[in-house]
Amino acid sequence: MVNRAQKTESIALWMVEDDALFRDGVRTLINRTPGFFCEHTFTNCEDALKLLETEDAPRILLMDLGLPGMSGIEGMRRVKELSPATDVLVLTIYDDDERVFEAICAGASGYLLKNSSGEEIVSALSQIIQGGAPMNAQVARRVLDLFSRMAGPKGKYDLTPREKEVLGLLVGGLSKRQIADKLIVSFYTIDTHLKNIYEKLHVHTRSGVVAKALKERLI
Amino acid sequence: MVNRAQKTESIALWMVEDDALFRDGVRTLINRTPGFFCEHTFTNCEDALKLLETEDAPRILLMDLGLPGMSGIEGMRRVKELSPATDVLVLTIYDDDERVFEAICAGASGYLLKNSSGEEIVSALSQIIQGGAPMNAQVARRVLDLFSRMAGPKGKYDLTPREKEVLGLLVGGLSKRQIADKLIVSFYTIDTHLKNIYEKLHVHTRSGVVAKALKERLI
DNA sequence: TAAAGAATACCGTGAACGCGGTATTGTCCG
DNA sequence: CGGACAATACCGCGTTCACGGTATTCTTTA
Repeated sequence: MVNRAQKTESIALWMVEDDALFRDGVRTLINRTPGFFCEHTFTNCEDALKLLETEDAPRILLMDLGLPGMSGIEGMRRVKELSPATDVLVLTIYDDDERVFEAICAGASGYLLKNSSGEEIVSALSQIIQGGAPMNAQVARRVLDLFSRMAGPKGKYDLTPREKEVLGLLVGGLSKRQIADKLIVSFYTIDTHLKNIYEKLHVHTRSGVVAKALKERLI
Repeated sequence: MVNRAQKTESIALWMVEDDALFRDGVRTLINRTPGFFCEHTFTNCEDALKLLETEDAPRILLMDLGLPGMSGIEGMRRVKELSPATDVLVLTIYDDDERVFEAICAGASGYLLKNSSGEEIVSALSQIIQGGAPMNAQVARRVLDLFSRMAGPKGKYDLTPREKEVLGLLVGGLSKRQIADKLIVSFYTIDTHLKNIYEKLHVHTRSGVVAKALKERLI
């Protein structure tokens, strides 16, 4: 059990983890660490969410991903909805692109693998409190790769400044007429610009332009 | 100087860094570390790129960002073009969104701040060799935030499965006729679906739909 | 100075779109 | 059982688009 002094001065953690062995190991580790205490543990997200309705949210939530019932990702999403200030530290065996991506999008503040040492886990908690995002280096590499792939190849099509301007308005949803009015030029001028843009981007429709511009961040 | 044994067995690093004090400090640190040696140092990207034309690329490149002449980001881009296998470790004082974002998109394999300890730098080199991406925890948090912001708010418009299907084809650039043919339904059916999609997304044009779908990742 | 590129402007035609209607069928849920 | 919703289908009208031309003016660059 946890004494009163710890409760008032220490940082509260909750943990969702279905593996009893791992759960108890981490709880013991945390409760031996000054400044932190493990307030509740759960074997599934549903129970944690239920308690969140009546109790104050913890500062940090340790979250497994492979869980019975609601997935850790979905659980994280709901927790962050109810308590955006809670930092969720993912602690899992999975490090595939899909899971890492989803976890980050769901608002994870860190991502450790279960092969992490006790030291690493404790250090991760401090880093989270300091506004950092502790990540397994392999996971971090995945994140960077995903990121740069997502940011894409930023195609180079040698659009002129004016063409980029027109492109921007096009993506904004304006018609040729509206673009012409906004730039105070003739309708026909915009028509010509569009023809040139289409040719440069190798597309034949407005939607094609918009898709390409957004996918390749041309604007 | 570096002896032959080190040269053949150790991992070669190059460094671009205009601050002489910091440069020499890190070089000494690396050359004292078994398994690594600092083969060349440069005060600007141009010199490094020139040498890259005639010499083998290093396994790791330590790159400053605030440099005279070509920026570290641009330099990194060019290095990665010439030698994609080279891992670039950014070592800088800047940790703003813009710079972090650009560095990742340019293909950085790690991002440390200059207040890192010697230990951290050396450990980062090992992590890079092991396929990890060493990152300052603050920077990592920035990356996660950027990432999840970029992934966006994933708007909820209650599109039906069929509507999502049509939306996908629409974004792919197909006309109503083509979508109808592909889904083996009447042109009019697609016309109706489109009307409903327009209403749900509050847009009035194909381009508007494409823009919204891509920006909010509806597909 | 000549060539190249950027920005501007005009026209006509056939195709595609946006949107106002209306209507039938099937399924799921209260 | 009956309403809600999804998916299907049809029609017409006015607007907008895509694209084929051609052409002038002004920089920039070779």
